[in-house]
Amino acid sequence: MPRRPEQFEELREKSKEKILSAALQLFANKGYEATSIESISKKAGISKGLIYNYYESKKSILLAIFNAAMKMGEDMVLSKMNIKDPNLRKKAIIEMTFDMMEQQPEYLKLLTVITLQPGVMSETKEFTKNAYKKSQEWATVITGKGKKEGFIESLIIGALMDGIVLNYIMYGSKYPLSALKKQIIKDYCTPKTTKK
Amino acid sequence: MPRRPEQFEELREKSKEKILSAALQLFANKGYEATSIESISKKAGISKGLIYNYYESKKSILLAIFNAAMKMGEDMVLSKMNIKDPNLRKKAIIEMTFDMMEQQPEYLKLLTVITLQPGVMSETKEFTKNAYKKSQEWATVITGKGKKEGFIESLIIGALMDGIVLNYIMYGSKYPLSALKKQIIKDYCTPKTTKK
Amino acid sequence: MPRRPEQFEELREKSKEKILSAALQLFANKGYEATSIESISKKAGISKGLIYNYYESKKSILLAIFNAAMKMGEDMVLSKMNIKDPNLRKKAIIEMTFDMMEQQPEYLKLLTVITLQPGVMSETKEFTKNAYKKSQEWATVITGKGKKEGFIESLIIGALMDGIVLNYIMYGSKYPLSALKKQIIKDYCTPKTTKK
Amino acid sequence: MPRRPEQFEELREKSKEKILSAALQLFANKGYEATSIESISKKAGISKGLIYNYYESKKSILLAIFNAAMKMGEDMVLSKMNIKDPNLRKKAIIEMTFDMMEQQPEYLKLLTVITLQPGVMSETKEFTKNAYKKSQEWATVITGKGKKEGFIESLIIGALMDGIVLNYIMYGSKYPLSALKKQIIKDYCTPKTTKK
DNA sequence: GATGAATGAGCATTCATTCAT
DNA sequence: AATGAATGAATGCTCATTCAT
Repeated sequence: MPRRPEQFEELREKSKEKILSAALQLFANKGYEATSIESISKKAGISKGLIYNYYESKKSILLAIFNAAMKMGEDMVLSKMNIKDPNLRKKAIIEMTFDMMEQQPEYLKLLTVITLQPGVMSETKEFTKNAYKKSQEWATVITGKGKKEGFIESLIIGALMDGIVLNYIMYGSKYPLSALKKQIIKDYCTPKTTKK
Repeated sequence: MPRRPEQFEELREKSKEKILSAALQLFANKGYEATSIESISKKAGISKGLIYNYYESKKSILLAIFNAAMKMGEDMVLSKMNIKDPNLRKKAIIEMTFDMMEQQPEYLKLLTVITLQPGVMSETKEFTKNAYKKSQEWATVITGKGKKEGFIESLIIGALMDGIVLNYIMYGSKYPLSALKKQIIKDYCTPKTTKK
Repeated sequence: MPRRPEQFEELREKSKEKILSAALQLFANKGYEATSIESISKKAGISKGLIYNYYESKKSILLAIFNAAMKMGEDMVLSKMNIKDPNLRKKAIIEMTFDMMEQQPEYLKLLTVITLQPGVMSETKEFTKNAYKKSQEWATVITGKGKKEGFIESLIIGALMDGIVLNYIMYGSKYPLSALKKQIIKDYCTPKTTKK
Repeated sequence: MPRRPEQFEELREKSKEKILSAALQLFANKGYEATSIESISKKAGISKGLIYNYYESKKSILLAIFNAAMKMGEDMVLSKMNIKDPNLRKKAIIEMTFDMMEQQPEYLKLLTVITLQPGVMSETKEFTKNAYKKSQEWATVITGKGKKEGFIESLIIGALMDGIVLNYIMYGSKYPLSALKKQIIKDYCTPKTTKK
């Protein structure tokens, strides 16, 4: 008795999911170049050949993960965009970053590593360009000040978040995330006489 | 008639320099794994085999560069340590980081990329541990406050600098370094009612 | 639809066999170091990479052949051990060696060459030690005389066989194996007033 | 003040001697392929380049050693040829082989290994042919019997000596050379009813 | 869809040999 | 005569990708 089309589709999705999950772990922990298709297939519990039924190359697996991570990040940011008060909005976005560090360290690690590896993915460049444009657009939105000043502040907050991710990746659980979160929110999201 | 020892030494130094310089460019721009010995030799204008007269492996080239970069960074920090006033000291260190970004972007790129590559260098782990210890030691020194509070502040400044390096690497010359420097120094190194 | 396990097993065995056979020829005729993986693959009619699906290194190919040869030799000796009469037993073992020379010259050649190659195989040392011990144990068994005297005689017979193998390897088919066999059996396996 | 021609010649000979001596040690202990020109030059205490002033290639060094060893062996055999009594002559040659094992194990090791390595030296083939012819010529000379019978006996003695060398190489100092020598001389060089 | 045997280009590394001085 | 820097062909090995079944 043949399966219905939806069942096939379901199987496909399940296999693809297993592949991506295995690849994410390995890419993040061993690096992209050091991860072999063989090792992905073993971790995913499927055969080497099957991977190529779903993804046409090793790079396209990376791309799939990268895009998923990108989308997740973007969604999270967008979901906070309806917050009216600028300080609350900044706070929400900062907290979101900290949440991601605790819940999806692998994604963040991979995003960071990949973004920095020029040779690995030419697609990164495209993304980087877009990100820069978007950060300019978001600037006033996020900080709610004059364009110039808000832009600089948004870059600072962005850099700070990136730097914390980077340090967290390096130092691991010893890095005092909550103390930092508290201090940063105090520094950057307190209405009164903002910093200085 | 053999060359005199000084002549040999000269030749050696010249070749080693060419190798390191070529390797630095390539590692920083293409990544360590994606850089072949062949490409290093071509960029250096020498033969593949000669590289192995001076460095016993690809990894040892990386290590040589890494150590040079480390030393440079450490020296720069140490040279600012005799500054008495905490705010001036913070300012000096922040400015130093910005100077490095402008003068030695490749070194910074390489340090950042390498530090994040899990498989590439086990030596990084050792360094990372030391760095964490040192940052703790520096904490009070740099900020000159109570240990706990000073420590958190030093981590924030450190993360901010790292994040700016990272963003500069990604965005390149479009990234408004001087505006950021000005703002950050204003935020973190102003004596009066420091932040808030 | 995947192949059935037996089919895979069959393919594997066939390829492994081809590899070992090609390697045996080449190792024996050109020497281990002078034989490249490339040449093995060409002789076996397969690709270079496939060799590494079955043997993790060039050395492990050698080891596989070496062990097979060792086992074969040991089995042949053991199969003669149930012969009660010492002279008949000696005769059987001598004849066996001559049989091997005619039937498996490559194996003997390889064993001889390998055993003598200092750097090639540290495993040989282990084997050599064992061989020496065993030869001591076999001594009385084979010759059936007092330990000391029997030991020396067994060493002489052993050396003689080794030497004949060696000369046969060098001189090839011109070497008068059968005449030698006849004479040696007469010299060493005749009951009456054994030699002298 | 320039050196006189003889002094130059002396220096040349000294250097050549150092090279051959170093190469002999290394070839015998590490094998020909595993020995690098670099290591020979280091052991000889001269520069890599200088070796090529005296020998045009690595193989020609091997050849020089091989020929020296051959000549030495031949001289030793010839020096015994004036012994009239066949049994004493055999005894002298057998004793000579044992002497060489004790005094020049490296030469014997090298000769044995090289002779067996088809790929290493095509010159070996030429030598092997000659050796076979000579052994036929020597046959009657050495054993002093009817051509056929004497020939077989000389082959047996030759093989026995080769085999003992081979076993001595493998087992080292544990191998009971003197006991074997005594027994073999008794077996093969006793006048009365020679063997049997 | 699923398997893993098979391929071959690519890479780090070694080393005999050359050559400017 | 002497040195060792420089060369580049050769080699063992890896791994993404293909394909017969």
